[in-house]
Amino acid sequence: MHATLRDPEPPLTRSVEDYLKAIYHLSSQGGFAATSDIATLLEVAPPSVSGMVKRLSETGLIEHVPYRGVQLTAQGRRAALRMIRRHRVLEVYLSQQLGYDWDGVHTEAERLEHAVSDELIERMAKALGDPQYDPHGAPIPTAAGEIEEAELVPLADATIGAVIEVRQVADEDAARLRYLADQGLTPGTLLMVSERQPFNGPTIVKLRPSGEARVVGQELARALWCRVVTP
Amino acid sequence: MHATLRDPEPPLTRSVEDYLKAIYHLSSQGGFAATSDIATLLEVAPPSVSGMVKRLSETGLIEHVPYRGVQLTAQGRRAALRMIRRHRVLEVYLSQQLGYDWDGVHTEAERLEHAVSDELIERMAKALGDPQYDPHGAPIPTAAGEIEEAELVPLADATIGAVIEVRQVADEDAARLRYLADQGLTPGTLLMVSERQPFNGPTIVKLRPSGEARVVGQELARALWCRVVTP
DNA sequence: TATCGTACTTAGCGTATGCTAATTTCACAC
DNA sequence: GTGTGAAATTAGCATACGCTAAGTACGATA
Repeated sequence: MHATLRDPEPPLTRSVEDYLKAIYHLSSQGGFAATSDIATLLEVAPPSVSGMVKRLSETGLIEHVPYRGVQLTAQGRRAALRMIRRHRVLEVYLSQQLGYDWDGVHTEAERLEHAVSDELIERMAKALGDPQYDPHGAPIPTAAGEIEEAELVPLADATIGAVIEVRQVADEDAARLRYLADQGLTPGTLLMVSERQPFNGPTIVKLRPSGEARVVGQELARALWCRVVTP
Repeated sequence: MHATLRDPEPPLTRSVEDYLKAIYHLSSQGGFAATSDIATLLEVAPPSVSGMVKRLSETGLIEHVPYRGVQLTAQGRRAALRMIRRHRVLEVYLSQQLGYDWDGVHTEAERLEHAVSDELIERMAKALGDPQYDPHGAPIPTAAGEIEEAELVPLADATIGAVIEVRQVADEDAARLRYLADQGLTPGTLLMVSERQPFNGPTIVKLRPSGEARVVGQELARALWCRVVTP
């Protein structure tokens, strides 16, 4: 019997929760999250990250390979997914029940996710009919900690001629989200990739079914993750 | 021009907010809140209170008379009322919109009140039609910081023969709140005070209009604040 | 292979908040 | 007026988490 099974795990602090979420996001693709990337994401100095990394690996929430980076342990991943579920359920709730804009939910959810009880999250989820996706199209982990892993490509990499569905917007900047909403580029939208300018130029897409054209600059096209419908 | 008018007041910490609320409650009747009472209410050791009291009076949120106690300054009172508004709006929201019991809202609101934005509170209040009282009957301060000051007496002190209205339940213990709800002794209920046993014995009341009798022990009768309708 | 710059870590420090143990003050009883 | 006990405060310490400045390691490039 391991100690971890017996110990009544102390509640995580707000900071710890933020670090775990950041590490989850940074290591979801590749293997390791780099100290400096964590520092950038959380807007703290790199030495602060080194300090927290030491504490987190002592508590068994992450695995640290010095000078390489960190990865979540199973326990850390569970905790991170719990935070992500909270965040995304809150986002859906705020936008559907309290009239928040698509672009305004993030900041509010960011602070609430540390304070709500599991019970409240489940009540909100139930009131919403157990939503699968947040307002930006990101999948919501289940209460049991499972998350849909979709095969998505940034619009910037989609092949010309393909029909794709906007699935997820990897951006927290409210102004950009508002712009995308204005352009009609929200999760669920079907597009045909019509052309791409050279030298990292914009991608031109046609909305389905209206056929209206949209020119999407490289930066935004990197943040727009899509599911390929017809290659 | 005072510094306080220029300084972009730093956000208060969670602890500070809790102290201010505690001091507000303890000094609402008499003048000063005693160190030991604050310590008991917040479940911290008395020296911790002394330390915080020093910081709070340095920031101008409270007035400290050594060995006497503390009082809120105008600024501190504003901050406390803001927290109380948050707490009570949250309680109403949780009970009306998310199915929380009369007795279960307190704990959840206690943690959320530190995390929500003013905007969210106002959206919730609006969605509820700007409620005046929380589920325990306590008045909700306005966004501007005004609060209804009612003339209330504990049921234990009400005169025999008087007709009174249960107005507010000063108790955070869920089991007792549940019991009171079972007995039908919730805010708004009209009662006739029918008799009181000697030696701090129970008060016997008759519910209006049904006329059913209820025997209320001294402890509960101290927590049941009432408005006198007919003396 | 040597070096050099970037990234990372360590050292040392500050603040907020809690604690226990020791000391001081006050108010009331005699 | 004096003593005494409860209440309050001060002293000294611990932890979490942030910072800057200084040192170390690794990998790319000459």
